[in-house]
Amino acid sequence: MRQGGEYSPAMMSSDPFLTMKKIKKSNHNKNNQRRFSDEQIKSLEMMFESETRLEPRKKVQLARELGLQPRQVAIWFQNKRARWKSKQLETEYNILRQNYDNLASQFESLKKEKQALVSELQRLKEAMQKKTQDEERQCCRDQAVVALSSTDHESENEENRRREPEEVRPEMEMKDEKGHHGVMCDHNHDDYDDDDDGYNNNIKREYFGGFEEEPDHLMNIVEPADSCLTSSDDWRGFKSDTTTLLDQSSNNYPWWDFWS
DNA sequence: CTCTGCATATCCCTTACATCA
DNA sequence: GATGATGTAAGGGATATGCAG
Repeated sequence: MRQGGEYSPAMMSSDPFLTMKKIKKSNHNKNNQRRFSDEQIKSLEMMFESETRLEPRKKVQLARELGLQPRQVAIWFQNKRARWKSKQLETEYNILRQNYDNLASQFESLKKEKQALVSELQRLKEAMQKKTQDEERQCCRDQAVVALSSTDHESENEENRRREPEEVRPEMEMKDEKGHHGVMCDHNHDDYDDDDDGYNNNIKREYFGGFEEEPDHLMNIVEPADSCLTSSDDWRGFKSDTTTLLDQSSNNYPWWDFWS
């Protein structure tokens, strides 16, 4: 059974090697029909779908049915396996590439989020510092006023105090905008806290006015978070391994661009 | 049982050619 | 019509496996 005049009878010698030599010498096919016919391809494809390797007996049988040499069928299967493998590799590559793209996108989002948090943290630190300085300055002014008053009008003040005992001295009591009370100042005495951070708790209270409890838990979070996020040393676990690598890659030579 | 040479199959890379844009 | 890219049948070397001697 011969299909579409693929090879002349003279080429279909019993010696496959002689046949191949003749085919090659004669430009594969004098009718310029080097390829197998559609029907031959269809049969070969169908067989390949059921088994990618042919048993010798099936190979001979299929070759007889298609009017081909068993060697031609074997070579077709061999080439088909190579094409199939190449296609598989391409598919797997596309899947991996997609996964990589997704991860890279997630990484970029997290990087931006981290940057925003670091900026916010910096802003809060600066605000807190400014507030502390303002309050210290106000305290000094209040102390000066109190000292002057006590020197020049001590007796008068004593009299006033006797006269208006319920009146609150405005310079010694502060009320914040939320109505929280707090006695400010005086580094020489009671308001200066003794805990290890040397930080004035009233200032903390004032700053975190809305909190009922000591906001130490916040400070504990803020400080390490700050150092962790801003110090390249502490951040190195991630930064040196991943960020740096990727940053370097993106700045100098994006290795993934190799594939594109 | 082990070794050796041969035949065969398969993989992998390459070549030659047809086809198409 | 020339040309480069691509697909495909086949060549050929390297290697694995099975078998007889």
